[in-house]
Amino acid sequence: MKIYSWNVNGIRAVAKKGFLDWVDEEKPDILCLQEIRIQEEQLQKKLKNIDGYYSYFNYGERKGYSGVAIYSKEEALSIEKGIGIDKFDEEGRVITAKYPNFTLVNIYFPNGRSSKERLQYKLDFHEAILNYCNELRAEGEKVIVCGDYNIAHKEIDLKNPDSNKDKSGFLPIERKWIDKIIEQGYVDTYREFYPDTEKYSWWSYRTRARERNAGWRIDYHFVSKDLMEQVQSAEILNDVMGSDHCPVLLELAD
DNA sequence: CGTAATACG
Repeated sequence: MKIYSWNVNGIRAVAKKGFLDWVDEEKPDILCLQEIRIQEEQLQKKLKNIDGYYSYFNYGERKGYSGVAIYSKEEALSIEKGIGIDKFDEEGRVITAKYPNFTLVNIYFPNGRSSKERLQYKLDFHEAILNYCNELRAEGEKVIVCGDYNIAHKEIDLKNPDSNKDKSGFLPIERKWIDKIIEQGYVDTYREFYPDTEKYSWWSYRTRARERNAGWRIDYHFVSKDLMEQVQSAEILNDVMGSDHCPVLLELAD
């Protein structure tokens, strides 16, 4: 089965640029979206009810901000919105779907660049998420934790590591958190299959970064290592619809 | 610069 993760940066924007045709062509079994930037009353029926899919949403409280979604061919056994901590849950960053063989956690991690307060919020979010995922594992769940992490792990994961060592997204403390989740038994599936490939999943719109390939790999499928025997491939897909993020793909044995 | 509502990424 194919599990996609994609920061769409506005579901209404991609809806205008062929999102539904793309879903029809790719036929994801599960599609996780981040930054849908919409609220329930704004969501068109054609986006809520895609043929052949169940859909689940966690909206941010601020209009036009954050929000995550899961589209799924198979109905989830259960859905949880947020992680039970108000200051994080109000931003609509996490949605969790249980399936018979695994639990899928779809996350839009905070961006830490706008202020030191938002950086601290991001760091606090990291700890809360690790606790949340570890609790799922303690309950016996195999977990997939996908989404826009807003962190490049190592120098290979961004074009300009030197000039970004003091920027949120590539700070030592953020990179160490990725080290920590790996130590605790989560696997960066793309890097597992491609240990030496320099490929990115995001390019800033601001500085025409795409033309220079000044990108970052910040979109991941991590899995608990007890799932690795079922992982068949992990990929970063090509540019679609001129978005700043590319979709990333995890393929599991059925 | 792009998205969606005036800020945020």
